[in-house]
Amino acid sequence: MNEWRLYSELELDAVLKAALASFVETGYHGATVRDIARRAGLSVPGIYHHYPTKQDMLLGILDVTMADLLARSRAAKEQGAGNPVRSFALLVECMVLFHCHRRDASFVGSSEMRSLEPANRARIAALRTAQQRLIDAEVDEAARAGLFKVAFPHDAARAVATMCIAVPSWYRVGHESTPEQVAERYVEFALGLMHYDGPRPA
Amino acid sequence: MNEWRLYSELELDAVLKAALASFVETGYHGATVRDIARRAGLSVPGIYHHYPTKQDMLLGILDVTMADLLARSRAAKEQGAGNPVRSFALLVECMVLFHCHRRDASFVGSSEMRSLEPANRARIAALRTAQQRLIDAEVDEAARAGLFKVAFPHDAARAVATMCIAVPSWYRVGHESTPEQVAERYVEFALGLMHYDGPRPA
DNA sequence: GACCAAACCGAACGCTCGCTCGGTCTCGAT
DNA sequence: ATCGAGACCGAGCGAGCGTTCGGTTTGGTC
Repeated sequence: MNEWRLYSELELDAVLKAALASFVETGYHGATVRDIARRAGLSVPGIYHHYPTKQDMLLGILDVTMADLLARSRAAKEQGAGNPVRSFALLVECMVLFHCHRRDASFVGSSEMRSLEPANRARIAALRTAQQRLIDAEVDEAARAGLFKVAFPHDAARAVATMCIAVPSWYRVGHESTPEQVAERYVEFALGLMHYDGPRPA
Repeated sequence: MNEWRLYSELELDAVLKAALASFVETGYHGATVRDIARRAGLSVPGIYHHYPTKQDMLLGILDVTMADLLARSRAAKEQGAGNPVRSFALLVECMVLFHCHRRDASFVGSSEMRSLEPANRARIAALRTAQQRLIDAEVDEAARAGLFKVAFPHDAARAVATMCIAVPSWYRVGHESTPEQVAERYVEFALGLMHYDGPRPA
């Protein structure tokens, strides 16, 4: 199953699409409801008919985004079929593809966590932790099996994750490389970082 | 010379120190001049006696921070004495130490670039580019010499830089590991990522 | 003791913010 | 033909924003 590799446009309604564009450009605090309304082709009250507060727009974007990432990551991991090196490689590929194809949403997800009210932040942070644990589990297993020879596998897993999360900070649509090329290179980087010197998993 | 490894508190005046704390907590747009004044123990006009606008406070912080990082990086690179692998390792160590010890300033530097007005952003971006070129030069040389076997050295160099820049997003003072421990691990990660399998440079 | 620049402040200006009030319009169900 | 719910808007509220005005205080110089 390759469904986790396939990307069509993110399913956001017109309001959240406008809010996302505004958040990317000026950040949550810098974005104004008037600007969001203008981008959505609505009046300000028109926006409030769909979402009760600006905070709920950010929350809505992050909810959809994190659910999408987590679902794809679980599918990618499954495909590794118990081979931890292969599962790890697929997870890295999945994360990079996601952060390229869902660039704007991913960017907001990493830069605007602090703009969430505490209760909302806790909910989204839990999803992010679950995502990190998917990676940690495969790294731990590969390290225990002696396949990943890096001295601090847990720190290395975090380093790999942050490297993937940072992709939206430099990748733009129309970049010289395709998301698939970037993903393949990052898998190579990640396996090297883990000091894995076996064959490249299929 | 080890001066680039030694850290005392960042030389910011009381106003910039307060502004930095406020920017870290709520971001540039979320920070208010009244909050900065309160943290600095001044009135609002007292703040404006020292800096003409809020924008100039952000600019002042980033100027000092980037100058500090660049100076330390050049010193670290020098110490490699023409050995590109060693220079690269020292540069990674330098970046990680900096991003741990100057956590708040580094964090603002990477998250608030977009809050700078275009002219200011261009100036700071030039410093950041110079920093990246220091790393690129060593990676290129090590790759040409066949020491770094990674297929895309330029992309790998960027991946290493982003991994270091992301350190402030998870490192807190009082973390279980010291900055020196984190730096050493990251050097190991970075050399692995480059597919370097020679001896660890001194 | 007179003077001055630097350091600072209380009050408030003009503006924009997130958000709301009191409606109108559209359209499918009855 | 009527109704009602959902979708939407012009106007504007109170609050808080960055910034400024017109001062006073402080500390060093002659």
